[in-house]
Parts: sequence; C-alpha cells; structure tokens
Amino acid sequence: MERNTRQRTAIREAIARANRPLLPQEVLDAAQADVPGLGIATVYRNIRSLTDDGELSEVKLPGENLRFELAGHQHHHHFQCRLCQRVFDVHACPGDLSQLAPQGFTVENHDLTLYGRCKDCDPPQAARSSRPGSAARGLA
Amino acid sequence: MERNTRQRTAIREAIARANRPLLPQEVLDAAQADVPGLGIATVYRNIRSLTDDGELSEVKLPGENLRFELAGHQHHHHFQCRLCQRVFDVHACPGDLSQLAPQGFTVENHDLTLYGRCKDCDPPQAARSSRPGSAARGLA
DNA sequence: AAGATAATGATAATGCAATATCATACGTTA
DNA sequence: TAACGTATGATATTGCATTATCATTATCTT
Repeated sequence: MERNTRQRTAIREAIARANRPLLPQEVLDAAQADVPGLGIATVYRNIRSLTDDGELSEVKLPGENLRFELAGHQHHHHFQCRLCQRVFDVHACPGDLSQLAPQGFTVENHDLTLYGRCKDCDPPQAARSSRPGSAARGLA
Repeated sequence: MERNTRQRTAIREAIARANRPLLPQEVLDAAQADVPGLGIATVYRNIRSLTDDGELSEVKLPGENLRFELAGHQHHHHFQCRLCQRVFDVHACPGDLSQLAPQGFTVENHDLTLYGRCKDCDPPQAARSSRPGSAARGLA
C-alpha cells in the first residue's frame, strides 16, 4: 500500500466525508460513487493498511462488526440509530465512572453506546432532505 | 427441551453459581464439574432454549461473543477485566444520558462497559484465595 | 419395568466476515 | 513511454462461532 490509487483515495475520502464510523460494506457503497468498479477486497485491504498506519481507528459496538473512522478523535462515544442502524459520534462523556464498579475493582476506561433515533429518523423532525435511512436500512 | 436432564440442570446451575455473564465455553467448563462428559452442542442447545424461555438473557459486549446470564436483573451494566477477560455485573448506572446525544437525536437506551482490573486481578489486593484469573485467561 | 421419544455427544455442516490467491491493470520510475 | 512491480477485482479459502445431523442414551409416562 504505497501507491496512490483512485481506489485508495476514494476509500479514504468516503470515510472522511461520512464523518461517522462505517462498516466495510458502507465504505464500499460510499466509495463506489467515485470508483464504480471498486471491490470489497480492496476496501478491506485499504482499511487495514490505513488502520495499521494509524489513519483509521476501529469502532467496536456490542453485537456489531467492526466499523472504522478517522483516527485522531479524542475520547468519545457512539450513538446507534435503532431505525437506520447508522452509528454517529458522541463527543460528550458522562465523565468519571470509576465509582460505579464494585468494591475492589479498578476502572481504567469505559465504552458507552447510546441507542435511539437519529436526526433523520426521528418523526417529530419533519425537516429532512433525502431519507438517508431507507438507503442504509437493511445493511446490518 | 422439556425433560429435566442432568445436563440441563448442570448448565442452569453453573450460570446461576457464576453470578456473572458467561461465554458458552465458560458454561461448558463450569458445568463439566457436575457432568464430566458434557458436550458443547448440549450447552448451546440449552442456552438457546433457556434464553427462549426467558430464563437467560444475552449480554453483548463490544468485540466479544455473546455471553449469558440469568434474566430478571434490572437495568445494569458490565465490567470486563483486562487481565482475566471475565465479565461482571455492575448494578450502578450513571443515570440519564439523553443530553449527551447531538441535537435532534432521541436517546432511548444505553449500554455501558467498564474496563479495568477485577478484584482478583488487582495487584494491591493481595488477599485472594485461588487465582481465578489464571484459569480463565486464554479463553477470549 | 417397558415403551415411546426427547436429549445427548461427536462431529459434520453452515453462515459469514475477513483474508489469500492470482491474473490483469495501473502507478511509478527512469 | 516502456518496464517493473504493486494494487486491484473476482473469487476461493480460511477461521470461527453456532447449528444440524444422527446414532445412542436417558427421561418420562403408564
């Protein structure tokens, strides 16, 4: 992975544009807008090398396959929409949770996932442009 | 799954005794103390039927296979020890996290996982009986 | 206690994400 | 621009958790 190919560029930019953690399949879908013939193997290969290079970081959610987002974010959490299944970053954090653990346990870190409805899928919010939910639905 | 077999009883009791979410393999290891010849297929079969019956509930942690614990607990969270990989229940909860999500997002629920060292693996705590960590290590 | 049949255990099969293979196409260097 | 060698794309393979299969064993009912 040393050459600059259209595929690699499209993959990197698709993830950057999304601004949220993507599944490999979502990366494929997004990057195919730039490179129609793109294959899933190339997505996996590049995701891996970008991760090894420290450009991407892995996002693990309960019961879900790995997603990937641009590295460099500080400590943050995630929100998964129950309707469209998409995952978004949450930059807020409840703070120190070390007192929640039982006596004698030492807390070093934590993961928090919020579940609910994203802006696009929340009914009250009638103002939406293009129903992203319908496209993303059925992925996971 | 209508008959009461030694295997089913051993599986149910192993999970009850553990008092924490167990992987199918951990259930097997624990239940084999009661039924030495127990097979993994029987563990999966019974875990599934007990889950269908509502006796067990699934525990999903990021990047981990499903674990199972007795159902009936209220809302709670989990702690995973970075050394022995075991998972424990955490009955405390940071409370309402709905304000953490971005504008326009509706939070319905949340999952929280704490990571650190459990009581048995925490060095300062010199008082431990049998090093459970060494037995469990290498499972995940 | 005997018969009917559900459950078990060993192992093969499945499902699926991720990786490897390999001929071809493309980027890079000279 | 020609040659070299890496990256790609299609697809086969792997790895692994979970489920299905099936002959055998054990449970439950009568």
